[in-house]
Amino acid sequence: MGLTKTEIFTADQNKIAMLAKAFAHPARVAILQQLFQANTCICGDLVSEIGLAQPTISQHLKELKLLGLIKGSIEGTSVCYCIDTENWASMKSLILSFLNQDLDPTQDCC
Amino acid sequence: MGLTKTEIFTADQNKIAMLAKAFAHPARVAILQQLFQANTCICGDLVSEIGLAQPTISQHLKELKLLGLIKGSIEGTSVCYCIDTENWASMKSLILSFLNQDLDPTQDCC
DNA sequence: TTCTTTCATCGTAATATTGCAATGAACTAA
DNA sequence: TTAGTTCATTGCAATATTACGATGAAAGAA
Repeated sequence: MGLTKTEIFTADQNKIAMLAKAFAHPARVAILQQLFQANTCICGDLVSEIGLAQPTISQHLKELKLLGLIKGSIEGTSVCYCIDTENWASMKSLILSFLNQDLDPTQDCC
Repeated sequence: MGLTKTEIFTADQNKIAMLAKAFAHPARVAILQQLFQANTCICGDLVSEIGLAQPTISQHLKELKLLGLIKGSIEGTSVCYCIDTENWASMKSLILSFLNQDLDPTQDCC
């Protein structure tokens, strides 16, 4: 049906899944890498450095903004996007707690 | 169009995105958590502990297996699923290298 | 004012994902 | 053999995602 049954999962499980979607598409990975590395974070620069149309980049930026991972500020006619370092850090710690799970050592299966 | 333009991204960007999809759905997060914690990893147990139909769980297991993050072994009529610790570790290091990026300190924008 | 630049939004088309009933395959038990 | 158990696969319906052309809004330049 294409509709995720969020009701049956824990808040943590849903949050991990939501945040993971941020980098579950190469365009958003590329955008985030650019924002970390670039000397500039103007929307137009992202459009020209990544090979997607401007509305497509705008849409990905919107999703990242909705998740709180980036923020944008208007500079004249252009818009400057940046990593929201606080939210990035809390996202990172949630994902890390998931990735760093250890296997039960008493267990010996498969 | 619903079709991701993988050609225009780097191999790393595509790989990060692909692997992130593994935990970009709460059902797969729940499955992976179960496999880490449970004393058993029988498919049928996952079905009963997570509230989704058996074909749905089977489908998520298939995706995780395709990504190499889990492996399954047949035990009579049932199937035992486990974390593939080697692949999990290499996935983790790739995701970590992405999450641990540092902002250019000389940069002061937004 | 008018024109241009920059970006967001709208609308739309196409593909992807999610979920499950029905069915099938493989093994066990009787 | 027949029946039951367990799980994978098929087929389908519905929602989600991706991508972009066209358009609109806002600011600056002429």
